[in-house]
Amino acid sequence: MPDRKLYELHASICQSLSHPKRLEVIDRLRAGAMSVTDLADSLEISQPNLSQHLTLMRQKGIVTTHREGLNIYYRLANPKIVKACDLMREVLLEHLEASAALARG
Amino acid sequence: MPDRKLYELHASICQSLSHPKRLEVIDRLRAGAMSVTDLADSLEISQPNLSQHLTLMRQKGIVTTHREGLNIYYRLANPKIVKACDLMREVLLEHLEASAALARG
DNA sequence: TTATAATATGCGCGAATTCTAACATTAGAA
DNA sequence: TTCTAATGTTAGAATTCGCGCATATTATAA
Repeated sequence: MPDRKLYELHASICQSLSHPKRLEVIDRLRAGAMSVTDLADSLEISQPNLSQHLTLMRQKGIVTTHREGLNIYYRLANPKIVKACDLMREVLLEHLEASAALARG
Repeated sequence: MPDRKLYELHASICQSLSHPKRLEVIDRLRAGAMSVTDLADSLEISQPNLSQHLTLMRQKGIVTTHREGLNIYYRLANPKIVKACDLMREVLLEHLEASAALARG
């Protein structure tokens, strides 16, 4: 696979994490699988909108699903996703702290 | 700071990594600082376009700059950025491998 | 079969992203 | 000061994204 294609795929992974509600989905799924309805209640967004986000995340390999009767449960596809998110959160907090320190003089 | 704002900032960090050329910038800067011209040559994109990407990355705290005469050198602001990128790359590769295994039956 | 709950999909529009091309700025040299 | 190299900025067009809304699908129950 050419590097160019890999960078594009890599970017599309990051893209699937670059929405507040999708990051919140990841946080909710840290503890384990959840149904769409429970996620929609927890995130306070409409079911169709959540479904759109989940479809995207499934296509990118961020989450996987399994059905139990009427419910479909989503879980994180790879524990490294949580680690990556945590690292980016740390980068954010350290940047905020550095900016605040600068502002304080 | 409210959670909602933190998720938005977190998403904007991810957003700044969700472009093939910006990911390539990060790879180029792993070894240390580089000037804009050298980066533009290495990435094969126009200097103004690269400058736009770099401006975005600087605003999000991904890179920092220092000037030496005519040149401005960019470096990674935080080593955790590389770690996060590496993890996401691993998630990608593992997803690709799993998909390929599925296709093989 | 009909009804209902859970989830997914298609469409249209406004907003955001990305690129190109022209122009502006900055710093050093002549 | 004038010139030039390095970098940054702006405007506009094309593309993509995100959401609301209506509708479709899927599985179970009656």
